[in-house]
Amino acid sequence: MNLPIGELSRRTGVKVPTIRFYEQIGLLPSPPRTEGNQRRYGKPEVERLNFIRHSRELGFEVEDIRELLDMAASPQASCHQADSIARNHLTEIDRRIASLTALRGELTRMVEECGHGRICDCRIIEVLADHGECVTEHAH
Amino acid sequence: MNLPIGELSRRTGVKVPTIRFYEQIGLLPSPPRTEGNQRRYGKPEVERLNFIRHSRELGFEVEDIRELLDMAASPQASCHQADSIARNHLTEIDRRIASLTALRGELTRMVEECGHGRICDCRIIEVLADHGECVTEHAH
DNA sequence: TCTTGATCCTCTAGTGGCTAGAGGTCCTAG
DNA sequence: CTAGGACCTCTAGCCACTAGAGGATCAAGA
Repeated sequence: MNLPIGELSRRTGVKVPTIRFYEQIGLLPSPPRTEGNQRRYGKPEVERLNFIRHSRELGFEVEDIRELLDMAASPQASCHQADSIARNHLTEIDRRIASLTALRGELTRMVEECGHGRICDCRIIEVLADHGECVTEHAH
Repeated sequence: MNLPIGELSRRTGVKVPTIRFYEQIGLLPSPPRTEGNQRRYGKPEVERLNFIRHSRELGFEVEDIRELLDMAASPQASCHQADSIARNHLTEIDRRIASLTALRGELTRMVEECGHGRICDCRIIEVLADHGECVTEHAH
């Protein structure tokens, strides 16, 4: 367990420059280096990076992840805060799904109505030009 | 119809700095100016900007919009290209919805399993730390 | 031991789509 | 003629990376 950055990358699915970026913004602690100044990682880093990656995949922002990591590091505290981060996030996800679904409907209609003729008859262009007011506010 | 930028903004719902930004990246042509160097817009700009806004609301990227605008400007051409831009976009939307739905499931489970006790019992941290491999690739 | 080439290093700049702010000019109503 | 709101340009910042230059290091084979 004395992994160079490329191996850490392979094991976690996080790209090498991204790992260095996470270190730079303080999400991942600076690891020890070899004599030749290369980073060497251990098991805790693999786990932490997996946590980060998974959180990102779930759509958490870096600031959220920072909070979650801090909480994880102090198991005395109540998990009420983690719970509320997740709940807020859930609400946001629902909003996004709803918005994307509405959008999907509109796009589908557009595509289906496209007669594959000339632009002047094309519903896609028409819809985009005309519907000045009819779409609800957009996600994120 | 000799609108200052603020009035164009009010009529289209696009913020003033954003209008200037669109001009800068060539999405909106540079309008004529007053003697005092202030922009004055006409009806075509209102329409073009509405087209842009609506397209953005539907999630099209600026490059897509550029193409769509070019197509709209040549009504002789076939709308095959517009169709394919819209279809690609639809595919992407579907991917995002699927990913968000999966994510929603996992978050819901996390929140439900959280016993509101101490962090050490809190599944939120655990789930995010452990499930290294179980989420499919993430949207854009 | 030497060489090769893959991997590593730092640093800067770019991405998309805006948004914010500084510091100044113009326009219009009273 | 003046006040203050709207306008101007310019630069920098946001988020979460990504790309590339230009060079150093490491490990395996000859």
